[in-house]
Amino acid sequence: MKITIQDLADHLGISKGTVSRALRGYADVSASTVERVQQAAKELGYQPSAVAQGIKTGLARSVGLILLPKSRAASRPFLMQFINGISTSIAKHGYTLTVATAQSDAEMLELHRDLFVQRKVDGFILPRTMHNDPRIQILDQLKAPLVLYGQTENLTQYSWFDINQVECFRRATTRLLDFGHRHLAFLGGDAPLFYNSLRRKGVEFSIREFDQEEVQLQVFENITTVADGLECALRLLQSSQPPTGFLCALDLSALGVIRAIKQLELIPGEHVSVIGYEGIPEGEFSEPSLTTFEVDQYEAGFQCGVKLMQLIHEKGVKVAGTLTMAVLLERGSDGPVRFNSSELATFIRNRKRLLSSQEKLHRMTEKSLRN
Amino acid sequence: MKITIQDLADHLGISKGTVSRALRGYADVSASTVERVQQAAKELGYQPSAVAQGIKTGLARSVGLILLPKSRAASRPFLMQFINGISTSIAKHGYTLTVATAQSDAEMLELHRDLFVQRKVDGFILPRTMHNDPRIQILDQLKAPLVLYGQTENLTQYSWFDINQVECFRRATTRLLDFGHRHLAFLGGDAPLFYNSLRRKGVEFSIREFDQEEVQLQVFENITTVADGLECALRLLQSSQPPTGFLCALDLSALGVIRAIKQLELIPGEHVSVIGYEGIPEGEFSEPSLTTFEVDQYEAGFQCGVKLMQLIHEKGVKVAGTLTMAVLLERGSDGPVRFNSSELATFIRNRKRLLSSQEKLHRMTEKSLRN
DNA sequence: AAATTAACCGAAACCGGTTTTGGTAATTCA
DNA sequence: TGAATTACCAAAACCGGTTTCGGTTAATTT
Repeated sequence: MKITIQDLADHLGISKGTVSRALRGYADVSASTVERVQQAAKELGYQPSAVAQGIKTGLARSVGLILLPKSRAASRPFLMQFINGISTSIAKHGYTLTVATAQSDAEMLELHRDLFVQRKVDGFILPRTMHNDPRIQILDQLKAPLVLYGQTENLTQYSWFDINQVECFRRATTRLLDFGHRHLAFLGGDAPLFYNSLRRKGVEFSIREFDQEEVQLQVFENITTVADGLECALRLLQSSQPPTGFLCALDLSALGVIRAIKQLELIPGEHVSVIGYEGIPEGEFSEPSLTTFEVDQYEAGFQCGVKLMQLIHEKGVKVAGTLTMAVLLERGSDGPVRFNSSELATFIRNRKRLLSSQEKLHRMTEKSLRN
Repeated sequence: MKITIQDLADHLGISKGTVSRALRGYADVSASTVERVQQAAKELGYQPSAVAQGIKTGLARSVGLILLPKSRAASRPFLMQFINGISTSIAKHGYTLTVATAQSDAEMLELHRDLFVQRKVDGFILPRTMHNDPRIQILDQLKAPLVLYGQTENLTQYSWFDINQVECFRRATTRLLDFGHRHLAFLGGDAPLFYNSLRRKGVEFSIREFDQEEVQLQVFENITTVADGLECALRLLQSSQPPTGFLCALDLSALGVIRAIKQLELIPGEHVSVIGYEGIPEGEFSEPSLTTFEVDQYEAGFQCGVKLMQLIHEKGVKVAGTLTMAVLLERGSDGPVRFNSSELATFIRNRKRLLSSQEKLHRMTEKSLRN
């Protein structure tokens, strides 16, 4: 059923070696023979088996991407476009993407090793880089080509791609400071991941540039979901010194903060400002829409793919990192400060008291309308 | 660097054939030799090259999943768990998942063919089945094993897995009818996909069972995003005969409907009921939370993987379909009818008129509070 | 015209495994 | 004790390609 190179050679009456050389573009095959072979290959629908090719070349023509679906809330939004970018760029080299999911950290490390030792992949893309990432240690031992999406320690030895998140959060923070906010909260994401330190560092940079004395910053970590952001913000806003500006490491938590603000009958972007990061689609539909940094995940995947192809194919190529910027989407969730922290606290307390009476009024209007 | 079977054989002083037979569990190898080989393999970290194995067995030990990221809004939510399910079930057979993305329909078909003739995959899982799915035609010609996630025409020839979506939407519709709703709208999803007909059929079944005369049903298609649902519902609700119950083929559009209801200052679940389908995480955080059918995408992927493994390994295995149910999550976005369609129309008109005066009141209260 | 050189292609080796074949030594049976 | 098994393993063939080697023929060069 499946046609092999021998079938094709027999059909043409030439040796399989010549067929192979013709298709691989060797110089010592006549133009006419090349023509005939290509023609026949097309007619018979012959395509060389990647498996058989791989045994001689030592390449599987596939790259690995291993995910931990456990942390699905945090990893879900960016994945599809990222995968698309990778597979598009590596497709140019005849490569495909092997995606595997591990149920635990230990299994994830094993999977990396096994996939490479079994020659199912020629290299890896490592998203969501961690501090002292254990994946890197394992792959280094095996001399497996790898590209990081994100940064980590001892970066000069590796190829990597990342957004300049320090700069993004420096800008976001300076933006809020320029708006007059003096009580800020940074809601960090997954603590073990390297991005978290970078984003926090950006916030701290900005505050140091400004005037440390004047500014109050509260820092939190592991705020990764809408629910986390909602809960954290509710608590902070009802404290005696509520922040008037929230810097969120993740859009998801920023959406939670917006929800908390609205739950307290405050207006996001007026009474309290929120800035997120990532640019997930939900942020556009939020009310108000979320001010955030939009990351081009497709491009990120694409560039990671390009770097990995270089690493695999161009012998002795120098490793290199690339840092790009995300685009600030100035939308509705932030703006000039209206109350300072103390004023805001008072306002929230009074608002609360008023809620019940307002509700009564509301019901009455409704009733009168119906009749 | 990478250790081969020959290295292992040399190290043990035996032939590579024996090593292979020992590791593959042949009977004609002494127990002690098997022991020694396994021991040495573990010590040296030997694992056979999947590529080299594949050439003899004819199997790549990988299955293909090809995606169209173009339609990302619709395909994004379910994917990660689905992929996880597939890869977990096939991992038991030493299989991995090859994910590729196509930029167009034509490219998608090519990709299926190429991946199979190049022996990069041994079979496919086809999600998002279409009417007269062209992927199936191509793969049939190649006699490529395939499993459908979803249904289509001439289903008896294939292995497939699906949720009983007809039954889900029959139940959802009956639920709204029992709640007293008589003006319903069905917001369908992607028209070319088979699921759309099934979900619509479920709605129509239920209405026919009930009493066709009494019930008004409006049907729409290609409502696939939050924005689509928002827009469609806004239009419908402001018409002269607004539906009091919305049946949405997709949670995303249902979330848009909820947003529309709130934009008109109505209360979802009280003034207007909405039921979705899929069970995406956002539905839980919506206010009110979305009544929907929760689909276990992990399980779906897992079962598709199991079926594909059977097809590939058990020769002459019978193809078979499996139909399971999704779980109805009774949450806050639906409930007993409060107004019939005409009353609702009047209510919405009056509400609109009142908005401006209410807003003034609101501002005044706020002002007085601040002073 | 003889000697090189170039063009072209078949034959064979090779990649790293699996599987078959065949042979030797040890064991069992008559 | 000799014959027939059995247990075990080395050697070789094979899978479907790629790449090297070497030889034949045609085209150049001297």
